[in-house]
Amino acid sequence: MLRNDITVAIRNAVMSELAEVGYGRLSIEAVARRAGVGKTAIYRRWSNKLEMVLEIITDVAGRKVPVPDTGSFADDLDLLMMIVSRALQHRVASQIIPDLMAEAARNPQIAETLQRVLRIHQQSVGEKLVGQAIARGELPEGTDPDIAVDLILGPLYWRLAVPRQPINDDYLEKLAAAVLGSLKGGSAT
Amino acid sequence: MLRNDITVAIRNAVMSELAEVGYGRLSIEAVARRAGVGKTAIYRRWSNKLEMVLEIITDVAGRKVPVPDTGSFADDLDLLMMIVSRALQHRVASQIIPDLMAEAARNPQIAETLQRVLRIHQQSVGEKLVGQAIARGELPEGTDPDIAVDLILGPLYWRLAVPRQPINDDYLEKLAAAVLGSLKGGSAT
DNA sequence: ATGCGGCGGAACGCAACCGTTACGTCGTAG
DNA sequence: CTACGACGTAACGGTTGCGTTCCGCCGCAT
Repeated sequence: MLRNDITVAIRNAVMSELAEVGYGRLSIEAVARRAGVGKTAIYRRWSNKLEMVLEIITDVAGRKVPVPDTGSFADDLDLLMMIVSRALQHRVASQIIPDLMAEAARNPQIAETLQRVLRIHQQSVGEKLVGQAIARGELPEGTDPDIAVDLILGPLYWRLAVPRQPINDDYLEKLAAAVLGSLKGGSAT
Repeated sequence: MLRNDITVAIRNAVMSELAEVGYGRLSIEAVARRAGVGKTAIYRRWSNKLEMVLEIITDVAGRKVPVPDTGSFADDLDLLMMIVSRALQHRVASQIIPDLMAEAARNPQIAETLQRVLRIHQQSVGEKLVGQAIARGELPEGTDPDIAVDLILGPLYWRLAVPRQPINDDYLEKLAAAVLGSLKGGSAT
C-alpha cells in the first residue's frame, strides 16, 4: 500500500544526497526534506540509513551492462572502454562511486554488497570478452581475464578518481591501443 | 611556544580518526579525545577542521618517493610497482586515500591540495622513468608518460580501492609484464 | 457513508558536536 | 620569585540529527 511515487521520490533524493554530501554525512532528515516527504514515510520503508542506502544502491548497481560482441577484440575493447568511461564520467556516478568505495573500506556490509553486485558484472564481462577473443584466436590461450579487467578498468577508474582529468576520445584511443598491446603480447598468462 | 609533543599527538590522532571514520564524520572533539588533549589545544593551532586536515595531509603526502633507476626499464618498473603496491596496501593509506579522493570530488579545497601534492610526485616520476627508458632506447621515442603513469598506477589503485583483492608477488609480476608489453608496443605515442 | 491506511507536519527526549569562554595548574624564562 | 603562556577541564548556547509518537488530512475500497 506504500505509494510508489513517494518511494521513487525518496530513491532519487537519496542518490542526490549521496552525491552531494556522501554517505558519511547523509541524514534521513535531509533526504526527507529533499524528497518533499515526511520522515515517517522513510521509516515506514526502511529501518535505518544503512539499510536504506544498501537497498537503493543494490538496485541501481544491479542493472545489466551489455557486453560488446562486434566480432573483433580490438573493436570490443574500444567499445567497452567507451561505454565504461562514459558511465564513469556521469556526474552522479563520479561522485557516488568513489564515496561508496571509501565507505566500503570501513563498513563490511557496504563492502560485501558492492563486491557482490560489481563482481558479477565485472567478472562475467571480463571472462566473456576474453573468452570470445581467445576462441577467435585473437588472444593467446591462458590469458588471465582477471588481469585483463584490471588493465582495462584500472586506468579509467584511476583517471576518474584521482587526477580527475577528463577522458577524451583521443586519450581513450591511445589507452585502448596500449591495453590491446599488453594483452596480445601474451604476458598475462 | 606550542608544545611539539602535543602537536604530534594531534597529528597522529587526526590520521587515525581519518582512517576510522573518514573526513566526513571526523569531529574535533573525537580528535581531542583520542589525542588526550583539550579542544583548546587544537583550536589554538588551526581554526577549523578543513584547515587542520589540509595542513596535516599536505605534510604527510609531501614526502618524497625515490624514483627507481636500476639501468633497466623492466627492473625499474618492477621495483616501482612493488613500492607503490606496498605503500597502497598499508592499513592507514588504504583507508585514507580513497576517502580523501571521494571528499575531493565535492570539496575544491581538498581537491586542489591533493592534486598539487600528488601531481608533482606522480608526474615527475612518470617523466623521469619514461625519459630514462627512452634515452636507453628501451621505449619508443614519443611515448606518452601520462598514459604510462595511468597504466602503471591505475590497475594497482583499482585493485586496492574496488575489488580490494590482495596484490601478491605473482599478480604483480604478471601485471608488470603486461604493462611493459603495452609500452614497448609503442602504442602510446 | 464508513473505515482503513498511508501521508505530511510537528514535536518529543536524547545525543553529539560546534566554536568560545573562564578557570586553575604547571613548567619555564627572566 | 614572578610573570607568562600553553595546557586540560568544564561549561556555555546553539545546531543538527536520531528514531518515535501523535495528530489531522485525504484517497480509496467497501
